[in-house]
Amino acid sequence: MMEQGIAAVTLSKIAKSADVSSGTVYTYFSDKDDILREAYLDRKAKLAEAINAVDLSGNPKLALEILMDAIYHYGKNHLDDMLIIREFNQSALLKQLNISLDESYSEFESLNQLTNRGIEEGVFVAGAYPVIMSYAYTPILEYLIAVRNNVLDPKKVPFDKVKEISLRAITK
Amino acid sequence: MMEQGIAAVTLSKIAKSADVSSGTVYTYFSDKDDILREAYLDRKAKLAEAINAVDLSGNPKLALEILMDAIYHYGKNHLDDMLIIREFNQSALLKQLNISLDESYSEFESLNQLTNRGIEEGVFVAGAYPVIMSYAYTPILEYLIAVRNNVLDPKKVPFDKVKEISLRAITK
Amino acid sequence: MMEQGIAAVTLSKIAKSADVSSGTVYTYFSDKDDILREAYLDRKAKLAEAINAVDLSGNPKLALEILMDAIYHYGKNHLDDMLIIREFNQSALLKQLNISLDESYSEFESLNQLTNRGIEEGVFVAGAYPVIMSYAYTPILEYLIAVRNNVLDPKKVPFDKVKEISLRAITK
Amino acid sequence: MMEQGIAAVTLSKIAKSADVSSGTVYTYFSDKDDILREAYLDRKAKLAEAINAVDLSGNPKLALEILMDAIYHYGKNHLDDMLIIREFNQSALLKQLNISLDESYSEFESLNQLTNRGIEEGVFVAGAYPVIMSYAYTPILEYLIAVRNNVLDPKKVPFDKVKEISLRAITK
DNA sequence: AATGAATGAGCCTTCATTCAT
DNA sequence: GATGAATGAAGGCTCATTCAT
Repeated sequence: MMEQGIAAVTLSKIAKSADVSSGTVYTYFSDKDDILREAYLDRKAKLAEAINAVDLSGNPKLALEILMDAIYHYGKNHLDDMLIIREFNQSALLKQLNISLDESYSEFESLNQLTNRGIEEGVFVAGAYPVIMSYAYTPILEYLIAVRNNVLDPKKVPFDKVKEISLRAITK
Repeated sequence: MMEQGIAAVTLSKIAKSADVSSGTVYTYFSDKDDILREAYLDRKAKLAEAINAVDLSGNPKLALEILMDAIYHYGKNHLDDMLIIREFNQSALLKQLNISLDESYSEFESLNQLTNRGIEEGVFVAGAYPVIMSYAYTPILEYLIAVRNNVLDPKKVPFDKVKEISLRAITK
Repeated sequence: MMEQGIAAVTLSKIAKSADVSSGTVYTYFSDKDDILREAYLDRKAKLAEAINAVDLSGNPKLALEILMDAIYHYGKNHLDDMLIIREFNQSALLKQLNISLDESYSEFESLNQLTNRGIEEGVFVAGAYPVIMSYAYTPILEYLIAVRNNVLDPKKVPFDKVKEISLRAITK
Repeated sequence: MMEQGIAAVTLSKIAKSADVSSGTVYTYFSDKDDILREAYLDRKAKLAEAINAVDLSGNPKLALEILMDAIYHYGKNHLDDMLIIREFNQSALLKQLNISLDESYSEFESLNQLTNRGIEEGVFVAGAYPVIMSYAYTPILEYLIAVRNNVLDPKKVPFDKVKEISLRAITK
């Protein structure tokens, strides 16, 4: 998936990389779509798990910082997963795989709740609620990609800088 | 492309939707890849044109606002184009179509320049330069999508709100 | 035809190399097969003309020598034509082009007649009549090819050597 | 191949005549070119085997006779193979199939060696060496074709006649 | 008479899926 | 359960041929 994109994924490649015959795959999955769906949901579940492990009960501002840290640390080890999740979310695959959009963004449930609470408590900027996530999640991804591609030196620009910008955006 | 994703694009579908035989397509394009490339570059050129038409010479903060407005207004009429551009940029297609990454992000050239100038003049936050775009462009896209999907009422949350948040993020 | 074989000949290539549109070709030829047929018959007619220009009325042995000379000299200037004629003769194209085998070997009519006369006069070896041509024609072709490919130095092995061998074969 | 020429060979025809689906062919061959290559090399290997089985160590003149006999007997049972080999050798296919010319004429290796030896021992006519094969191999093919087409009665003109002529040509 | 865009049959090839072993 | 040969629909592409201009 990472090297050539999701579209290049082939059942026989999957079987080969799993050291299994192509027929065997059908013992565990009903479909090629089923495999993709599971692959996607599995990655998303792991990301969600990492995100949801964080305790977000305290001060919203602080909680957001902790959450962004969690996402950042997860991405340092699983950037590919995050990129694949994004590719799925933005392609027409979810529709084809019969995955509802609700389900598709479920990993950000806690982020949503935190956002809601922050708005209620008057700490976060009100209004553009569904857009807020794009200030808190996407920049992390872009930061990680930039670092990986060597267009950003993490020593000169630590991740804290990103958090700072995002917080300034979201906080009242 | 919009309905079923770029991967589902088929030459015979193209031909049929153009009310033309499959062979005719090859009078105008050398390849299926050629069609995709042209479709992508054409959309990007139009987006770039809309973006570059804006005069960004004045105060960086004001210029950024004007630029975001331009992008927003373009997106209101051509959201599909922008989504397709995003899908291309994030899939493995660019590599396959022999489109350099430089070329691929060229539509944001003026945004980059503005960002640079803003940083130099001490108006924009320094440091996370490659990430800044994700604060100025992605939120617009997310706002437009949210409005289209009826999860955001533009009367209650006008686009100015998004600009305000982005500006707060980027401005010192 | 020479560079990539008869199979690679395409109507549009023909049209292009004739500086004419593909449609125009159909004003002069009814078919692609018609073009091939004409191309073949034309080359064969020219070869036949060169062969038949020779006076074969005298002593059969001497006449054969003169004939081989004529073929050799023709081949020095038109080896490609001879190779194409051979490719046609040995492929299934003649059948497809509705060219009878009789017609196909007509260029060797005078050679046949000479052979017959030589046998009657008791100068040529009797018997394997249809095979005799392969002793008088094929070696010339092979000689010309070998010289062209630089595997035979014509200064060391003049064409007379080939004639000598062929004559020894055919003459009693 | 025999009925309509190599150019008319189609993957679906191959599959149909093998009572197999088109996809199955690709389990055993990587390519259509691969099929043609294998078909050609296989036929050539068998012809070479038949030729190389002959003991050519004795008197060159006698050895040549034995060799021609071997080729003749092989051709009686496999004339089609020999014709296909010839069609390959003279078409542009070898280049396309990435078969070197060296490899392509390897079946005549023993004939070449015999020729060399015969020349060294002063038994065969020197000089036109690359052409000699056309006196020893081509006539056999032409004889077999003539017999098959009923333009030559093998009872009236036995193969020995051909050998006799060829030997007279090649022998000093 | 010339043009060349348009046509569509037919080619090679890939790949998800099935099923006898 | 596992295997992998077999299947065949579907895709991209070529090219001889037609026909409005």
